[in-house]
Amino acid sequence: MAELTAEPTSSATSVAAASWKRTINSGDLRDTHVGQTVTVNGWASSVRDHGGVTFVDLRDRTGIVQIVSDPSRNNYSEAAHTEAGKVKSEFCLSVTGVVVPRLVGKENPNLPTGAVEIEVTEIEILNPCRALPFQLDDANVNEEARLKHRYLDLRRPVMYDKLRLRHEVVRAVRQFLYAENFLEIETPILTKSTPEGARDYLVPYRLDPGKFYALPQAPQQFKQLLMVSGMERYFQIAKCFRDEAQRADRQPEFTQIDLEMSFVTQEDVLSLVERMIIAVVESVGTKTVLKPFPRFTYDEAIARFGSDKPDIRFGLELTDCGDLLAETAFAVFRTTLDNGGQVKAIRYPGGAKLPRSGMDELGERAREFGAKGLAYFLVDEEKTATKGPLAKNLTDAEKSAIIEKVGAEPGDLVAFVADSKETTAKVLDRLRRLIGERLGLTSKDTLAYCWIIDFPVFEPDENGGWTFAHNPFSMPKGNDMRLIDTDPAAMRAQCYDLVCNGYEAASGSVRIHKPDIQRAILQKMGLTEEQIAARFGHMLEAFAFGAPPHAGIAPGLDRLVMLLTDDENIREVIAFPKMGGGYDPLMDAPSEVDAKQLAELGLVIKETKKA
RNA sequence: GGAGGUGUAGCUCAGUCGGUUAGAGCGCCGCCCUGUCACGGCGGAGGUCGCGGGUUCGAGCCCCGUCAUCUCCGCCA
Repeated sequence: MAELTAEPTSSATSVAAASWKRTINSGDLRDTHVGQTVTVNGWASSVRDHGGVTFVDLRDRTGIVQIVSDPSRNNYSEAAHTEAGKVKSEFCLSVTGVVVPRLVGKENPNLPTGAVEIEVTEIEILNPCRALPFQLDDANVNEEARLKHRYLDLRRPVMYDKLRLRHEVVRAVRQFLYAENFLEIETPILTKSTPEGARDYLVPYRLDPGKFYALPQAPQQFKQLLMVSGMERYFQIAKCFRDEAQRADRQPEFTQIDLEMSFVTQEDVLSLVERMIIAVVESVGTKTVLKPFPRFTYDEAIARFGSDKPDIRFGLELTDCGDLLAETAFAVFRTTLDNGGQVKAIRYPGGAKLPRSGMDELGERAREFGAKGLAYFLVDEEKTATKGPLAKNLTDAEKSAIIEKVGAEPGDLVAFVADSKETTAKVLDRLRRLIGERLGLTSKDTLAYCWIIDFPVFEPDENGGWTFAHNPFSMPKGNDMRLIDTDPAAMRAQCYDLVCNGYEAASGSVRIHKPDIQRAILQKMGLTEEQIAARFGHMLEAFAFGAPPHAGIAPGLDRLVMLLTDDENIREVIAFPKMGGGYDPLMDAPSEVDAKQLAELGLVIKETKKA
């Protein structure tokens, strides 16, 4: 930490006098201000000292204006010139001077303020700045360094713009929901652990050692209780906490636009959120949002795209070839179909021109994604397939029927995956996205939203029982409760996800508001009466007091902003994000605590970690 | 938990087949410079090659281990 160079010092000793206060924002200066004496506050973005003439680019959050000290000019001040000579990068300054037009031919068309400059008459170094750990104008800096000095990283205009855009999104959300008569209500951060779903962050309880609060994975239960309370329309910009492995689009703490409504149907929620998203995206104005949002059932999404979060900016849908191959003699397909698996195909437009290595890479990727292999053939000019590993294994009739059904054109590559329904979907989803990206079909200027509805209520768990496929509080559709004992896998829930460009953008459902249904669902998932009572007793009891029908949803704020800023990493749109293991290099958190604190909590650390 | 990538100056990186004193650009420090806007010129400082061990006459480079970080898989109601 010790700096070898001396700390720069400021000549300013008095901050009591307010002569340094700004009279105008740097970025607002135009030729209409010429002749005015102004004071600007900000940071030295760049200093250019010619020995005689000195320039300082002064930056505040509104922009940059050029400060000049030139001995040949009328407003020249010897004292200000001396002070300006001390200024270095990122010094915090107050500059007073006269706005003048720039010399003819010296205007800077790259700056909005480039027609003018400030001839400095007074300059006060509000605070000097030591040598920077990285250069703020370097767009490619080690992320750990950026996060360790995040306050400097955030000085970069590009980062200010991101946080500003995030702010505009939040403002637009609030404006929209206020107009729709939602109440903004806060819910607790210290709450109860309910061990379903993700791992909880726990907070030890001092007054009764051995007990813990949990940080909420979402305000789910509270918002439902608020419906029981008659709030009718609730929302919150809510922090959520999940102790799970991170990803580029996942942080241990993240923000949801959490909302819930009473006396509404699924349709009401979908329509409201669709209007909200469109209003927000269009108010920010950086992207084109396609509307209306198409809707796919879960089954349809899996069948057509292999995914319940399809990127629908492009087609290249999957084609089930099972019926066309009913009589096939090709052993791989034959066996798969006989065992109840699927054979599905995807076309790769122009893929026949790929070099051999490009085709091999497809196969490698398919294996990475879980396929045993990747079969393909190439479509030639006569719309027949004579090339590719699969060409010889299928009859001409089979090939032409497939080419027809897939919609393949001459020059296409048609790739096949033969496997279980799940693996086929998963692999072809990945291949589809890979092909879409390779072909440049994923324009970032377009936000292609879609709704995925009718999720299964249950899916098989690892132990041969059932777990919830989506959310344990989701109301089954129509009469589907009748199937709970006979065919639970066939039950569908009034669940919905909003998907955008292949990202899950929101998730919600019509909730169960009747205690007996909720109890039956939880029992089916293998919870005992005791477990139900301990974990959900308060919910079931609340529902017994005249709970209204209600439904809700929670769009993820971070991902929405990330899509609007073209970032592929959620950390870019969070002021103070965490690194991989949940570590915060700026605060150096998490950290060890005093033995006294541990003792108060009744905690003993069993093993010391690696040195 | 698993796989892959990365780790060399403050930052971004190069470093050949294992060879003598580990380089560049930017930044930093000093001097010079009267119209620049990524100013320019000259000079200088700055290195535990992530860490530990091994192979070798010799390791930034090869081997083993380990740590950190990024991405992906698992995981994420």
